[in-house]
Amino acid sequence: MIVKAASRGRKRSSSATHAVCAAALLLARQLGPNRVTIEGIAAEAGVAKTTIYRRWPNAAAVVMDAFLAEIEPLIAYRRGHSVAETLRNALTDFARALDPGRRDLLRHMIGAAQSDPDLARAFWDNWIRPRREEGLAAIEAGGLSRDEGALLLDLVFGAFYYRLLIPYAEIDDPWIDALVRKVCP
Amino acid sequence: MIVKAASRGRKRSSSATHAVCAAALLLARQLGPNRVTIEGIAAEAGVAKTTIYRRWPNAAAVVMDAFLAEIEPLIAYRRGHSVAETLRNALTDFARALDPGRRDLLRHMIGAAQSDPDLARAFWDNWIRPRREEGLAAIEAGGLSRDEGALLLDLVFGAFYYRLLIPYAEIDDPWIDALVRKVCP
Amino acid sequence: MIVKAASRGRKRSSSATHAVCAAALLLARQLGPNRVTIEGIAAEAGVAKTTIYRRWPNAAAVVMDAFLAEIEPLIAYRRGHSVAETLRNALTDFARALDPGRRDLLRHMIGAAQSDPDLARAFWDNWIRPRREEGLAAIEAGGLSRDEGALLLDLVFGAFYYRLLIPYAEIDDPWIDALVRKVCP
Amino acid sequence: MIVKAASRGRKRSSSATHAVCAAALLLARQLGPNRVTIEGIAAEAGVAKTTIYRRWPNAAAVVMDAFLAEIEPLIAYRRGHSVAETLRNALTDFARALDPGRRDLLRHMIGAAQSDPDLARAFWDNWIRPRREEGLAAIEAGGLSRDEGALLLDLVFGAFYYRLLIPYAEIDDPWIDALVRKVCP
DNA sequence: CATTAATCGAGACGGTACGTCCAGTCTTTAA
DNA sequence: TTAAAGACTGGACGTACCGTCTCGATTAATG
Repeated sequence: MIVKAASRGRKRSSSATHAVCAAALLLARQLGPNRVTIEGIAAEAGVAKTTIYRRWPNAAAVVMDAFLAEIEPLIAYRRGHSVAETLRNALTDFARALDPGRRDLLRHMIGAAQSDPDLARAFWDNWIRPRREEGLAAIEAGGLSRDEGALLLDLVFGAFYYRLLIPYAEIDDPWIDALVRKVCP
Repeated sequence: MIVKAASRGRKRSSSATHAVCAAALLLARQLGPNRVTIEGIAAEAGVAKTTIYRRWPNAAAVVMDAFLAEIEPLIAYRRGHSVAETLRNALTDFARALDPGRRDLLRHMIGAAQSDPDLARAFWDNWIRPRREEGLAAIEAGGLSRDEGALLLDLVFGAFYYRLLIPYAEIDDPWIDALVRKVCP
Repeated sequence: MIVKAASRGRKRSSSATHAVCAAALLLARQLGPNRVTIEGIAAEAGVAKTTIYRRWPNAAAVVMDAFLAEIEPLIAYRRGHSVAETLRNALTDFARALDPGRRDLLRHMIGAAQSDPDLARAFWDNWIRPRREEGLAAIEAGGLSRDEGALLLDLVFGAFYYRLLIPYAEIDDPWIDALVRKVCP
Repeated sequence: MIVKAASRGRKRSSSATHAVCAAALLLARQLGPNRVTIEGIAAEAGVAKTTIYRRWPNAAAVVMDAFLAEIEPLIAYRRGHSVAETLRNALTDFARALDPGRRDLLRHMIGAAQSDPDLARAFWDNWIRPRREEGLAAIEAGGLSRDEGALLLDLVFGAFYYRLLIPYAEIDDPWIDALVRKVCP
């Protein structure tokens, strides 16, 4: 998370924090993620701008936090009988979790991270890395080496994000299946 | 390209167009691509804002045009004796063309395209698609089907862009080699 | 005046200027002069903030300009048969021109000038000095020396402003009469 | 003074009070009196904002208190052999007590009082009135009526403050001398 | 001697306004 | 018509302070 911390003095209002995150998500869906502004969030959440700036550095960080909090619980690795099955599960579960709104949000988060190192770091630490670690563990449990696993993940998740960001075609089950079969002979 | 056209009356000053592109690239390198503004370009290029708006819809489009004009000639497919060699050539040439400045620029263009459909279209039409077509042709010449080729490109270029955007690790020759060997047995 | 000037490009809208001054005076009367803000003026005048900032450096300068434009025509020296009569005329005319609203405005302008040199200069150049020059000329026409005239003006206008700023008592005709008789024997 | 009082419970820390006044004066000199803020004083004095608000209503009041406490002891009426001499003493002593820093402070206090009735009252009660009473007493002791004395004080102190606030010229001994001679024939 | 009321520091809170940047449009003069 | 110059409306920025409000910790007189 990006939220800053504090200790002495008056406690931070957690209701304000929640209101801000909720407002950020709402606006991201309503207006598109790149039209979310601090002033808009503040108005929607019934909170002062300063209260937001005290916790997050900019609007994209708020949206990132809200997005991560929302999506994190939705995805968990379902290990299969084989490495191929585990990969297939991960990809299809991921694809299903991404309704169009979340898909836009995710595309935008990655986009914003390209010009904001803090955001990039947050994204990597809170989204990519933990899922990658889980994936590597699952693959190692299937009997492959860690390097081999990294290569597999690069290939299939690379292709997945590629289609996510440069949308020349759909992400569907047959395509996922072909991907997995190609790299797990 | 994104540049709009015109015909009657005074001819458009092509020196102005070039000055604008040069200024856009300069500012993109100096300030980072996302801090390039129309006003900044206008001032740097010694040109009026209206002159820019007459040609491009927004600052990102200028940078995109300038970037594509700069990078396009740098990359051409070198076909090899086999599909694997062709892929390897394409990836290593690409990696070499991306000095850190251009790499940032490219990352940022992709990022910006995530929240600007026009930009996304321009990027797809002028950068991704032609290169993809070239790649497919090369693979078909190597005896594989078009669908098979599409899958190969998704996998290796997916992985490539994945590492480009989410930079947990370097893009180097051994890694490229491992990628290609994995998908071209 | 404090308004800045320009020449090439689009002409400055004089209707905007007038609307801003009118709004400034209105708000100064409604809320008290020190609660006039740029944002308030902009809203009241139906004008963008930038349009105001392009012409004036801050809210006090707008109010100053508006105040001077309003009050300047109201006061003109009426020369009398004697120096004493001229002074008395000047003071009573001044007192009558200051309805409570304008009196507050004047007090506030002087107050604000104490912590803003530009404002002080504008006040001196556009209000105090021209009136002082007129007064000196009238007194010289009455046969006194310039130095003598300066001393007279210091004394009677000093007393006048003193009572204006530190309001322990009223400014009325008998008091003015006593002042003048004291210094013009 | 403006300081509020209290009785039961923990005693107010007088060291805090002093620290606040000292900080207020320091900042008034360093930044100019109108840029003194409660937050600035609190930080400079190492004191919580609430501690200041418990005693004073706003920043100007703190500065006023600090200023009065500093300047009050510096000026005491020196009665002369004549009314003229007494006036001359008062004016020259006053002029001498006003080094440039204090002069700015005094100008600013008067300025601030123009848009803050409480401040105006405090200024009048603690600075102007006591000194005026002393002056009237001295003049009465010289054999003049109270009304006559009031007129004299209006004239000479009026002129004095006039030059203080609208600084077109210096306040020096010859000018003071001329003033006094003009009104005390 | 415990209670209790006031004070202290720290700092979060809802607000207002600031002055700036930039967007995209419009107007003016010159070429 | 296009170009440059620059004014226009407007949205949002991030900051500075305001005055108020919790907090938990002291500090003293009172019961």
